[in-house]
This record gives sequence, C-alpha cells and structure tokens, in this order.
Amino acid sequence: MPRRIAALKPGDVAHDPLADADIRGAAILPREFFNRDAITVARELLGKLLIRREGRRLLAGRIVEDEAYLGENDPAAHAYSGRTPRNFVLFGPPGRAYVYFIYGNHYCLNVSCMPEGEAECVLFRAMEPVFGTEAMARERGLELGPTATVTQLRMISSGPGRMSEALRITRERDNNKDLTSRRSDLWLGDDGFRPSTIVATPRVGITKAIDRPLRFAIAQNAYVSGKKIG
DNA sequence: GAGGAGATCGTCT
DNA sequence: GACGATCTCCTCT
Repeated sequence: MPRRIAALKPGDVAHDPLADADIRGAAILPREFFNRDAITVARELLGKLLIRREGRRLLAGRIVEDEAYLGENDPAAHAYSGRTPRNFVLFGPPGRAYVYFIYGNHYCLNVSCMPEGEAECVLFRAMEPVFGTEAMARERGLELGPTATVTQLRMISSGPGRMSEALRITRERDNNKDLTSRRSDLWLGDDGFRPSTIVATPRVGITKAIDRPLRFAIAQNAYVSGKKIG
C-alpha cells in the first residue's frame, strides 16, 4: 500500500519532511563552492535546492542523487578524450551548466567543477520536488491529483532525463549558463538542510570505470532513481 | 517486481 | 556508421 500524502495545493506542495524548504530564503551557492574536486562538490550538493525561474513562478527540487565525473582522468567522462565542440563547457570556469542530449530523447544537466582548464563535473541524477510540483508534473505529462502517492511523485524527477524535463532544461536554453549568477534563471540554493547519511555506489549507465563509487545519494530517500539505496 | 527491447538523434571516429 | 552518463512500454513470473 503506497503511502498517502497531503493534498496538492496550487503552485507548491510539501509532501515529505525533506520538502520543507525556504526557497526564497535559500542562499545561492557561490562560484567557490564549485571550484573544488567533483567528489567533494557531489557530496556537498546533496540536500541543496535546484531552482528554476519560469517567468514569475519558481520550480524547485532538493538534490538527492548525483555522480562525480573526473574529467580527463576518468574513462567514463565526456572530457576523457579532451575538449570537443560538445564538452567545451567542462573546461571553462566552475559553476557552469553542461547540458547534453542523449539517446535521441533526453537532456542531462551537469555543473562544471575545478578551476578553468580542468574538466571535472557533477551530473544531477535525481531530485525531490519541493516547489511548483504541479507545474513540473505537467511538464512531464503527468496528471497528479490530490491523492498522489510518493510512487507517483517519483515519476517527476527521479532520473537525469526526468529532472531536466521537469525543469524545462535544454541544451539550447541552458548550456554554459552561469549557475552562480543572481541574474540566472537556474541556480542552486542552500536553505540549511543537511542530509543525515550519504551513501556512495558505482555510477549508473556507464561501460567504463564502472567500479568506482562515484555516485552519491541521500540514504533511504524515496526519490533516488532506481531502487532505494542505503 | 524484474528484465528486455525499442525509440531516436547528436556526437565522434 | 556505431554508440550512448535514459526512459517507457511490454511481457513474464
């Protein structure tokens, strides 16, 4: 029997303890946050808010799963073979959005890490919807009523392609966007939430360097992609 | 619930 | 021309 949640209200919903978020009061993460190695950034991004401004409306989710990619030293990373027209953002300043199109269907969002010239990054894999839930569900083609279960809400943003669709992230619109700028319509916020336990597992969907524990998630969180872990 | 396969197109060789 | 940092649908158990 799936867990019942509180009724969806217009514009936003708080359906889980993790979802209690102060969106407008959240401090924007500065460039220095991303000017570090991808493993550190990936771990510290868990629990932060990914926020999109759509006109006068905000959409937001709390990051519950991500992966570190270690640039030219990482056989699974897009930057492994050096700079190309697709991945040039990774070699640029930290805190920029690297958006790529995959499998003919999906966009995936990363954020660049380390100083300019070093191509480490973090892939956002899943978030828990916390604000604008109904609007994000619509972007995903989902009809979620007042009795929506966590199982149904997971379909909004549990997976990199789903997250991007929910937040209307595309390469054309967002690639190379500065996520640390107050003028940006896409940024990361810190409202003080700290996850109690973080788990590390091998990354998903890759064929090289498959054993390294570079996927990070909030333990026992229902919105992690795939099976709940930790 | 688990596993398999198709969709679909940008990127790189 | 092959492959891919995915998702969805379908079938089987």
